[in-house]
Amino acid sequence: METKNNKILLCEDDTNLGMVLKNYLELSDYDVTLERDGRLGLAAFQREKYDICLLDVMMPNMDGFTLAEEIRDVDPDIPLFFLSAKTMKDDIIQGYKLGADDYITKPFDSEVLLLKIKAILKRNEELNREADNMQFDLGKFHFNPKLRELVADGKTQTLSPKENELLKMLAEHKNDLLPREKALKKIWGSDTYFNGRSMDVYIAKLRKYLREDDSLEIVNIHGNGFRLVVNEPPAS
Amino acid sequence: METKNNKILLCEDDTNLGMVLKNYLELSDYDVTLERDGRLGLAAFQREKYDICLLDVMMPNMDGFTLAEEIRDVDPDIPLFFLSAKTMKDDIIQGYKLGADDYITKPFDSEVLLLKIKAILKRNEELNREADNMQFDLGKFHFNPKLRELVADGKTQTLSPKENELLKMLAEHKNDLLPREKALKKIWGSDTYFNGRSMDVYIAKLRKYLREDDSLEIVNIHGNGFRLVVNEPPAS
DNA sequence: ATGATTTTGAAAATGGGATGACATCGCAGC
DNA sequence: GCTGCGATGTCATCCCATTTTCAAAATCAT
Repeated sequence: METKNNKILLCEDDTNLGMVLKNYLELSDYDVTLERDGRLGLAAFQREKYDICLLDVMMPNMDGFTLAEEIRDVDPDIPLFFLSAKTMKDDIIQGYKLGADDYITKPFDSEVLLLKIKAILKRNEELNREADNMQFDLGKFHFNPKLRELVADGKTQTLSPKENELLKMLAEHKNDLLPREKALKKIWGSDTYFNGRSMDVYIAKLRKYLREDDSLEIVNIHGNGFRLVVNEPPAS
Repeated sequence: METKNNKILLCEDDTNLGMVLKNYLELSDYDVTLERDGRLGLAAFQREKYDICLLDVMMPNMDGFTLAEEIRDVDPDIPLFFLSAKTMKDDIIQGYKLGADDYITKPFDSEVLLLKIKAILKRNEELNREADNMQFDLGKFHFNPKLRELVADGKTQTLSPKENELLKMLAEHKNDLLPREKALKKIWGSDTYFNGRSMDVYIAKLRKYLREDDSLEIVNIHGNGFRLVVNEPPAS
């Protein structure tokens, strides 16, 4: 299996600095997408998956902090890295620094930036490796998201990507509420009418698969979301 | 259907500044409602839920401080943010500042305003997260507001949103008075005749659910409100 | 192209809240 | 104690929003 290059989303309104950085990072074998403001950055993020985001704090249309929140909303785990001008009030920065994986003030040394990025990606890779092999026992089913397989008795049901993502989120929230909006943002990228419709269709499909085991149930919580209920039958 | 962004209520009588601010904040992806005086601001607040209120101090019909009090009456926890003219004596501001989460004097830098808003919202979000998983034991019932579930013995009663909110408020005031007006303002947005009627209907519904346990009782305190009484039966 | 997957559209089913009708209750003033 | 009136209690019903389901149509992956 070939190594897929790490993909970086870089949002920076200074075209000059942006290009320099992009080129520099590409020399180190990253795939860099450069966007020149917050809105475009968010659009890019929704279009594709990235391994890390480098966000300038001060940008037109949407500042880096806001963009960071939007991104976290879609993917709570993706590493975020802020580039900020020195002028910014430190205390305000301080608050946001917490939500960031790292943070660097301009002007900065590209060398240092690169090292920090490497460090973050490395740390994150390990976490991803764990999450990667996450599996679930749901009633008599065994669910392996990586293989998109749902196994019961002898039979294996292969899930479509969307079915798989949705069931994974439900399983991660087992017995707890999975808010509609959260799933929509994460899986469909945004919470729109038609995406909601689509999601309902997938809920129906998953229900059909799970129907085989009475102890499993996807319950709707009106106006809020869904809940995968697993009734462990007490050994009587 | 729109994505659920943070909603801001902006009350500012200077139409010009108001629109500029509204547009600016909308660029950062907030849903902004602009009202041009205190009265309209209060009406808007009762109509919808907001995450933060930005109030001009000097406004026709109802000034920002008075409006702030009315708003606090409905929701004691919502962050309030005052916009005040530079001319105002700092000590006066100081006095009122107590009730405010932050304030800023005109003219101001939109960038700074935005960051302050974000800081407040962020802080508040953390508080909300705690409250999120609050649960209650009421007699033989277990009440989980997040799932809108009321469980007793094996049976689960799913509550409607209104039932849920009301029971939550009662539970928060367990054995203590829940003033009618407070519940009406918080849950229905305002204390009107019909909302009062509606609330009584919901009290009736809750009583029906709770009837199952004799140690529980929702008592009316004539002219004042309700009280959820929990008689812990002494281990005899 | 072909079959699988996903989106779109619309109608049916369900959940949920407001409201009107009517019964009761609580309390103040007689 | 009795009376009257405003405050509560309960039902049934109407109306709207959300969810579910079904059936294309559109898109995607070979």
